[in-house]
Amino acid sequence: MMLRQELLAAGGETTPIYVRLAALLREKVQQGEFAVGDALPSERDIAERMAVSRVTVRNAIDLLMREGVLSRRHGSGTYVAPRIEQPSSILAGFTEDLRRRGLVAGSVWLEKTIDTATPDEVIAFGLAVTARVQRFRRIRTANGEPLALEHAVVPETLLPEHDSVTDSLYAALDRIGNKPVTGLQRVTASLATEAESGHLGVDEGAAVLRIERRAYMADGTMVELTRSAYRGDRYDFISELRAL
Amino acid sequence: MMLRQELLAAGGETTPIYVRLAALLREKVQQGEFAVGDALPSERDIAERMAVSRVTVRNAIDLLMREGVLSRRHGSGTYVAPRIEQPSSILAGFTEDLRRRGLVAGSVWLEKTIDTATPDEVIAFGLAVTARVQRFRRIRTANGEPLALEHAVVPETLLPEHDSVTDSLYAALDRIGNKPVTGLQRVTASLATEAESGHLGVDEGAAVLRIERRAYMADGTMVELTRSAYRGDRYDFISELRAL
DNA sequence: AAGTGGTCTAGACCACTTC
DNA sequence: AAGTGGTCTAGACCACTTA
Repeated sequence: MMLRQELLAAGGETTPIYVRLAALLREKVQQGEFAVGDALPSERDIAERMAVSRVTVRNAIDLLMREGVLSRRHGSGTYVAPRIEQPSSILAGFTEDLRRRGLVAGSVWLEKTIDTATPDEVIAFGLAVTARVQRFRRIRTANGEPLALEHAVVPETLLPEHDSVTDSLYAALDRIGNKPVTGLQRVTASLATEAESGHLGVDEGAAVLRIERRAYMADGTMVELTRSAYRGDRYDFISELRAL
Repeated sequence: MMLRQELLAAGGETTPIYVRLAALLREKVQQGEFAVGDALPSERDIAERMAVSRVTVRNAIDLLMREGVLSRRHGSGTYVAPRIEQPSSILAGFTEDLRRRGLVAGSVWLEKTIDTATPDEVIAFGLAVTARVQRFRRIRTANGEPLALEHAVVPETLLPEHDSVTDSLYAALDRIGNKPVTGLQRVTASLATEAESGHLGVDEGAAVLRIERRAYMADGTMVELTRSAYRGDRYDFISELRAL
């Protein structure tokens, strides 16, 4: 069953219809109403039943395809995709990364301040030495369990109000039009320090995955420098490789 | 300049217009006709000049956004995205990876055999339970110093002679036309086991970066399953990220 | 206020799969 | 032959950026 009413209820008034429709379909897949390998109703069917245009249905399905939830076969139908590990070489904040893994992201704040930039931050961002930055330090949780220690830094000029960051930094950046579009990430392995082990709930000397990320806006401006330490026993980083 | 004629010439008759338009725009960006940071003509402009609908223009731009060539800013324009140097999200074997880092790769062989596939290898490759595989186990060195412990597995059907592998597995696969073109890589952090620590020259319990790679040929056949343990103090994995 | 991208509609025809 | 996704058109209004 799928009703127009469910669609309208699925989001705020300003949420685009295709996003709401995608949310509705995603939910039905997750709840098992459409099983893996099943065909969805045809695009024309969905369009008629939900009283939207076929283009809107396609936009919704496009979204879910990019998320890896659905797959289309020309002339045949649209199917629920087998759950394949999503390469995380897409640029996503912690919140979205975890949503893709089927987990709920949370935060325990340790610091949320405006601070003068450290020397290496000045260099990384290309700032004036007197420049100030927003500093966000928190324990990131997955389904309530500590997963990572995160320290994100954004120049004050690109994110003036830190109150806007409640849970997702990327959502806040998106709202003011400073969303990053590309990034570079360096992954290393090392051992948890004493302070880290306390926050992450692991022994001192446990394996952690250290990730340093630099994210850039469309015009090449660097927006974000984030250094994180992930629990080695609970997190992996999957990336897609291509031959030249 | 941009002409309808260029568009029609850009591909075979059956090639969709939006694909041809994307190819045309990609070319202009590569040739520097649109420089990095520049705004493209507006979607309406392009649509009118090329005598196509705006939806078609958007489809073309969507394609190029997914390739990382362009990026859009709502209310502002469509821009040429900053080019980010492609780091190690390219599929390369150990030898080439190190060459790119300015190091010389070497090997200390531990095992080079034809063996029956283990159960998880049977599943991973989709082989018959009686199938045999080439098994390559070695200590990989960088400028003579131990860097990683590597265990590569290739189905015998795809690499009949193991003598052909002297130093670079990828070079050997290339010679018989079974070169991988895409791969999936999973990176985790953990601690060195006793056996590993001996081979790598580190203490037991030192941090190691574990990398599991699955590489595929153009037709989707999986060629290689390699599990490696890299010294955490000497190796990092850098990847490029892109927004959807 | 003008121009841009973001969303949406109601149709149409084509290419492909399935029966 | 019927049904599916793939492409395309010509318009419309909204949200946002820029000046």
